[in-house]
Amino acid sequence: MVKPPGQTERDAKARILDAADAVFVRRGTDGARMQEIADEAGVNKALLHYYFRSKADLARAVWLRIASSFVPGIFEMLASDASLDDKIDRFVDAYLTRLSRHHYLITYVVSEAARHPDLVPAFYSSGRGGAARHMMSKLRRQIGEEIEKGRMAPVAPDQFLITLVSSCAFPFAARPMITAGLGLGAKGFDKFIEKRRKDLPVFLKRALRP
Amino acid sequence: MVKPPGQTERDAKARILDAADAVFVRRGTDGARMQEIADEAGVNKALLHYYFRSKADLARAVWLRIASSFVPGIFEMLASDASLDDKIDRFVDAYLTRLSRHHYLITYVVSEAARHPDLVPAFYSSGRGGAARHMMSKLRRQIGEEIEKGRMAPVAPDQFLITLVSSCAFPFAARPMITAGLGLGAKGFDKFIEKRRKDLPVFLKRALRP
DNA sequence: GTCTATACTCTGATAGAC
DNA sequence: GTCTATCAGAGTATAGAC
Repeated sequence: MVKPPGQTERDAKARILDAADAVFVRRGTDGARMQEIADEAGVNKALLHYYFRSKADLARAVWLRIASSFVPGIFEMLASDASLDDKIDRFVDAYLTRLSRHHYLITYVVSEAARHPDLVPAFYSSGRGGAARHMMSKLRRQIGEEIEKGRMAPVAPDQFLITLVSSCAFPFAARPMITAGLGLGAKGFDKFIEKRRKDLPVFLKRALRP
Repeated sequence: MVKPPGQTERDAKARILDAADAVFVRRGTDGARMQEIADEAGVNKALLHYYFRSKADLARAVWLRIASSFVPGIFEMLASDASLDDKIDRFVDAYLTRLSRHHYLITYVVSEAARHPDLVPAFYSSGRGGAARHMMSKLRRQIGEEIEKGRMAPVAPDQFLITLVSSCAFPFAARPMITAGLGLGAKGFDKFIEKRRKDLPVFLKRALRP
């Protein structure tokens, strides 16, 4: 931090964090093994403890890194001055794209949050603090105004937001269940998501028609 | 199995299964400890291995029990001759009621399915085999007919089903995230769900208007 | 069937050389 | 900063008495 970091130091620490990210997300915190992380980072187990004191600390670092790569962009978009229709389009597109690339991400976040509720506040304040509150109040106001002007059916803003998030996130969380349940093949799920990318915004906007 | 089981045998085995259910669902399979299950069942650790050979076997038994208590009823309802509107009402009501009582259930099912995809087929065939296929084909046909008769907007049946399930299930899977994100208090989440029970069917049917 | 005692493995964490 | 070697504890599973 103080002096220009030597090549190898940054590299090793960064590689460890990348490896830890992959392994924790894939196996869950409890299922993850320090040895597997070390192997995947190409370093020795002891080095993990050198940079991050304990497994719990490493897990926390990974959690925060994921949060800060996830929350700020989406919050900012939802708090912007874009129209509600635009926000729906962008949210669905961004979320589906993002989660398509990281299959296990949602499962990890959800189960980690359930098992370690104390980590949750840090998730939201990974950007600047209070971003969640700011976004929510802005979004609530926007939806309230749309309803008042008769441009939108009277739906509770919070309920709508959760329906929006749920419709995007859950298919990935339940991916194996859905693949089997709908009888989808190997590429079937990806096709399903690509169709969803087109259909879901239409469906949601239809429900909002006054 | 062969002779009438002695009181204690059934009791102990049943208690173990109940305890295992609670602990596995609460901690996840990896986080669960045989000792905790034994304690919660009021028996010794060794007895778990007497009835169920290994931790993996016990986990499998719990998984199947949950599946068979979850799948058949809902599949039967969705495959019934009830109207689509009725099915929406019943599904939302049943799902929200069910998951309200077992907070961790969805998180457990989702993360277990992700980490052990080999368990998924057994989940669906926990009733009679092929129930999933039968339900899906019936539901697809029903929705297809409604659309054809112009009584419903043209939505892909599979997409709609997943939206329906997602909207009900995800709020529980993400409960801690939602509670914090929306700034809900202790009882806030329950109120949120009760409102959802009324609002969600309205919202979904609105989206289906032709 | 149920318990106590114990074997054995796995894993997180530390000590210490280089 | 990075490695090898090792410890201590936790955890699953088994042996064997009752």
